[in-house]
Amino acid sequence: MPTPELPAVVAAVHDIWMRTNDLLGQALASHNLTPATFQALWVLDPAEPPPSMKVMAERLYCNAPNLSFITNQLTDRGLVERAVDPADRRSRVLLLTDKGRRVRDELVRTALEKTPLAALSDEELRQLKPLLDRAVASG
Amino acid sequence: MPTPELPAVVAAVHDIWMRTNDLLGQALASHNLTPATFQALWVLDPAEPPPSMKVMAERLYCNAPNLSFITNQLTDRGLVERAVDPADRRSRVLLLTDKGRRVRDELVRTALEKTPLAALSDEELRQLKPLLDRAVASG
DNA sequence: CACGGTATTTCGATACTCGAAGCATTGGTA
DNA sequence: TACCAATGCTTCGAGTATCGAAATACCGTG
Repeated sequence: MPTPELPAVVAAVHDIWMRTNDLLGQALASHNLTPATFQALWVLDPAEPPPSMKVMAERLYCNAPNLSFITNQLTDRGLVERAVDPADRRSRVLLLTDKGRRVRDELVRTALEKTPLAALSDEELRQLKPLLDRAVASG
Repeated sequence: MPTPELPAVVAAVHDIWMRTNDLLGQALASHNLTPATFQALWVLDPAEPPPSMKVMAERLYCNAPNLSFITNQLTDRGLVERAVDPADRRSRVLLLTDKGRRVRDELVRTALEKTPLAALSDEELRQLKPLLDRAVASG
């Protein structure tokens, strides 16, 4: 017996996500990017060690061929580079270029401005975060 | 100056959404459906008056040609039908077939079982809903 | 050094998304 | 009434996205 609030919560998550993408469309287009390529950029945190293709595919819930395609889009646009992992020469790690870092910074900032979630107060976001984190951690 | 929690909340929403889709993959494939066609089915509530193509496109944040394509996928599979709106003969409304109603019921139920949000308690969902609703309403 | 296993890429097929152009219908206006 | 700009939808063509199967390169073990 599902909780009566669950359908509305799922619908709200979908709506927020789709609208964030929608509102970001102009900014993405100005760099010749798309939701898929931006998500790859998003999960490529310059403050963390460069992830392998495998790790990136897990972060994006896509398979290896798909990630190869997305990576090619980003390298074609000069935003990321592949490098052989010296510890395991089968593996390629993804590095942001300087341009990639700049574009990522700009787009992440725009996304955080435009998302409907930006309408919430600090207090509300502090309430929201642990709840969503618990759902994320449940997997 | 963005709230420090905002990036994590946006990331969590993305993650929950992607994972819901991912976990639903098998169930969708068993009906020859995809995330895009399922979303159309999801927003086609049999309890509400049948929406026009225009309204559907707004609900899905896509444009008219895209919705025409998705609608064709669903009619090809016998799940929805187009009907001329008698009040405005330019407009087509979308009707679920009997099969469409059955498939939708089954998949919505599966989605609500599999989504990471199902791990939250009634109490947590009751806290979550008004926060997300406020973000949704902000647009 | 052979061999099964792993990381990635390539290939081919299907699905998705969009802008531009076209068709039918509507509502306003002269 | 006759026109016509606006509206709702579809078609078309092009680029993007996603996947399964097969190929390639490398790893570790025996």
